[in-house]
Amino acid sequence: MPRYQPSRIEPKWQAWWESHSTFATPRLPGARKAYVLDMFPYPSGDGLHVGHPEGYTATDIVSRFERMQGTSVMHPMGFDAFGLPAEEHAIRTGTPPRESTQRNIDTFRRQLKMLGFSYDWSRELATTDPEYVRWTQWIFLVLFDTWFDAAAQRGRPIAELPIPDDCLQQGEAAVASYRDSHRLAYQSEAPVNWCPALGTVLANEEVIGGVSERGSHPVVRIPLRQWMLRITAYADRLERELDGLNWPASIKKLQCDWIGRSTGAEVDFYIVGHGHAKDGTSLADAFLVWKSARLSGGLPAESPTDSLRIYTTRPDTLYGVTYLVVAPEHPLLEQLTAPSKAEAIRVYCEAASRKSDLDRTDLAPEKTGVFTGSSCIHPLTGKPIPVWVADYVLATYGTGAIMAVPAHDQRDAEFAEAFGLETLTVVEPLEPHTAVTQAPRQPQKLFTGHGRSIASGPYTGLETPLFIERVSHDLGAAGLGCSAVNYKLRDWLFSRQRFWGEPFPILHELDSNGQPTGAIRAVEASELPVKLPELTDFRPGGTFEPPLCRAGDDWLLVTRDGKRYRRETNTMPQWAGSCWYFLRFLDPTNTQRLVDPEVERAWMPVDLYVGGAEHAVLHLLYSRFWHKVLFDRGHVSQPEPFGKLVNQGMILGEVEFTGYRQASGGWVSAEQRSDTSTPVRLPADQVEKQAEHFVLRDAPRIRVESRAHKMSKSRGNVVNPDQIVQEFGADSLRLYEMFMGPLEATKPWSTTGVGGVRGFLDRAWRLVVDDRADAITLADSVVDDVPTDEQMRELHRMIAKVTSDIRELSFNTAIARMMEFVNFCTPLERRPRAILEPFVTVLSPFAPHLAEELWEILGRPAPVSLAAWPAVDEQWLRDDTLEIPVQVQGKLRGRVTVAADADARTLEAAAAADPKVAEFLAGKQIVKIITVPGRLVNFVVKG
RNA sequence: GGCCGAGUGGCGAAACUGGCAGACGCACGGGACUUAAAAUCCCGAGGAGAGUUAUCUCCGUGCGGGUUCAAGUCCCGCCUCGGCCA
Repeated sequence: MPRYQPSRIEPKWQAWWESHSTFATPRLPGARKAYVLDMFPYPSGDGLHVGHPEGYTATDIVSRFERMQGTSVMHPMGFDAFGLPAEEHAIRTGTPPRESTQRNIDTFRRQLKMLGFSYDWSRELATTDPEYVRWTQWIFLVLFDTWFDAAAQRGRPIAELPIPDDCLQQGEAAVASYRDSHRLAYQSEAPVNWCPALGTVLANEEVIGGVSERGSHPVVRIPLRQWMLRITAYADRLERELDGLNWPASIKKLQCDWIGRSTGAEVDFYIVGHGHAKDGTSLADAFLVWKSARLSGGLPAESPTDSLRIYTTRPDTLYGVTYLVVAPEHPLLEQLTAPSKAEAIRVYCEAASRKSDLDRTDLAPEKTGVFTGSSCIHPLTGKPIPVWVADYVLATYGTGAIMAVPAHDQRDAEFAEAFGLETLTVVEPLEPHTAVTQAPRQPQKLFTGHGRSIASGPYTGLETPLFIERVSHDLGAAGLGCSAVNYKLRDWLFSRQRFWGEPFPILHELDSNGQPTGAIRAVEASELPVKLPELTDFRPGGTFEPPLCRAGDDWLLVTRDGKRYRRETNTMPQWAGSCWYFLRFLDPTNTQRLVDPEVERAWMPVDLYVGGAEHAVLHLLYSRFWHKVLFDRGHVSQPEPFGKLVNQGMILGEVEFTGYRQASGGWVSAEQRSDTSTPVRLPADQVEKQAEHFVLRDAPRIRVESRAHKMSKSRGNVVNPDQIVQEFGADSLRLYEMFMGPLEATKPWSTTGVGGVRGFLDRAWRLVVDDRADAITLADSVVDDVPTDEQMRELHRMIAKVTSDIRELSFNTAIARMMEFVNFCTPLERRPRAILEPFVTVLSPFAPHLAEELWEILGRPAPVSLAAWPAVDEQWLRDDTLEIPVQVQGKLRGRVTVAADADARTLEAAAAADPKVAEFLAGKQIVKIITVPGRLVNFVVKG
């Protein structure tokens, strides 16, 4: 019985493609190229998830379609294989991470091949390959060798960095240190998120609600020497250059918000020393002296110690300042602290150091803070303003100090409320509600919008934008402040204290006692890669010492040019490898360069990049940053790596019905459940739909929750692709994932739905194959007849629709159209080859194994995967006659069949002649006739 | 709390720049084939009502308004769910 047997034909064609290198990509593309890229997976121990093949099938369809159109297609796959999960697993089981990673990659590769994706496997790479690590480290050296020229807005070689004269005079060490402080990759001693359980620091975005994203372990803030990447230098370009990209607007907006550009002003407030009166000058005189020095000298570039520099986005509220706040980590805090407050402030700062930024800035909890005992003089009013320390101000944002305007800022208002501080209203809405003038004035009322200023000295009456412009200008002229731009984006914390990552190609110089001198040097590019040492114990240290510290001296210590060095023992974060993998795919075996410039120019940028929205911000931002640096330094030809980006939606588990039982055992309606109700999963035959909701069949008053949940091991609703392939075949899995709904949508899984598309493939099989014969033979119904006009119309309409749908990534409707075509062909007793063969070619990107098999059975030379895509013949898309709906008063009352090119008059006449329409028009006065030729007729009547 | 997205049959969904709502599929019901079942093939189906049948009428795209000859689609105001950020 030659039924359709995926388990037989799928491995057969996978082997065929492999042995014939069907999908090998040439080094350089021909006339048209398409670089179609998936976000490469992290090869977890659980193997492929049904979410993976969703995006992969979409790109595979596009790749196969483009190839059949004669386009040169780059469609590679690889593995993002460094990272914490493998390492955690390694620690638990005692297997070296390289071994378990290799096993996981093997599983992933097997599963991906099982699905028949047309990757050029000769380009496969893993970020953990030493040859790949070599170039990741090489790019790090480029970052290390680059400074950002703000005036030119681009990265330049560090050798071109202008060195100030005073620095030159201090000698070589000073120059080296100056350079080090301007590199895009630099070291910094900064408060970081230290996770004791994981034994590493984490980036801000890896800490969620005070615990680690991975494993939910507590995180504390401690200062540690770390490697940072100066991504903030590129903030402006990363924001601006989003413009030209064909990305979803929502993703662009996410990136913009993440970069968080804001404009405002920096303003200096003169500090009143607490031991001030000592030298006899009065405060007022001292302030005037300071002011005149500023008028002549201008605003110092670096924040001086005699004044407190604040950043505000609303300089128009300067006259509403009632106190200043510095972050607990602010460098001037000690100077500002009055002796009587010292102990309270020390305690406060210590408590703050244990909180995450999120805990500190979250709007919900009570504001905390301590008065420093000091004041500063308002630069415009000359009035003393008290200075507080509070943890709702972050040291890393702006200048780490703010001016508080409780009348016009939410957080300031809460703080002022908590500590009974004064509130001054200086902005009024442009259109004050008339009712308000009647009622007593409410100066306490918070107004955060733009408006017109009041009680603001010479600026009174100005609208917000103009005020900002004027006051920024005036402050600048007086040397008291300047316009400033700020970003929420911070520099990228780039080092981890873990084993399973790329080692930094950096050496720390040692003095004769074996102590670091502070001088660093890069490993020569020719010596790369710096390989990970063989360690038997790769657990995190328990101290702040990374595991690489336990490497032997033969790894750790090196001598260069007669000097002794110790290797950097931090490793790079998982993001590193994924920042540039799309470049390496183009030239994966190049030993001389990261990528041959000729090849890079020919293939880049990526034409279609498909992946999950969870990478909307970080991966895409980091990749763009690296790419821009490589671009500035002349290593790549494009400023942006990814032209078109699409996010596939999440696949949820099967829809579940959940009822809730009370503690007493009785059912409780879903909307009335409480924390004490226990969820009970119900089979579908125990529930029914009643109006808007599902209810229990036996107790219709009890509502039941109906919802699909995210797939998770704990919920037990994870669908395993291996099982689906075993039961239905890879083509069915591919087709089902595309048929579920739009690519971008979140969709619930349904295994019976897979059976549905399998039925379609079975019918397609039977169009061609005699399923009652003993051997595989062409069905008798397949004949060499010339197709009828109707058959040609069906065929060409189907091809046209599938073609345009693939271009729009609208795979679900393309499949529906192919189903209609098969439904059309099934009852035919004589099925012309001339319509079956084009159908098989069109089917092949979706169900490639079945298509190859049918192609072979039809007697055509393999592979159909490289056959020409059938051309659409326009003549079959045109209709001779059309059925046009006729409406009266906008309601459908009849249909008339007219010539396709009938003009409005003919159409109206035909419509009015329709008996049913005439009935509705009888006795009415026709006011107007709306006619859209080829579309509809609508009679507007009266009476 | 902010931003983004989505609400259409029992279910997944379709509907191009406003123009026949529900294509296609699942589940369901009926029939053919069969000793029987499976498989396969054919037919039916948004809801309500009227009628002997053909058929006809009304209602219907989360809710309330609006624009328009015409609204799932556009505008205003809400509700619910999901995602991301805080």
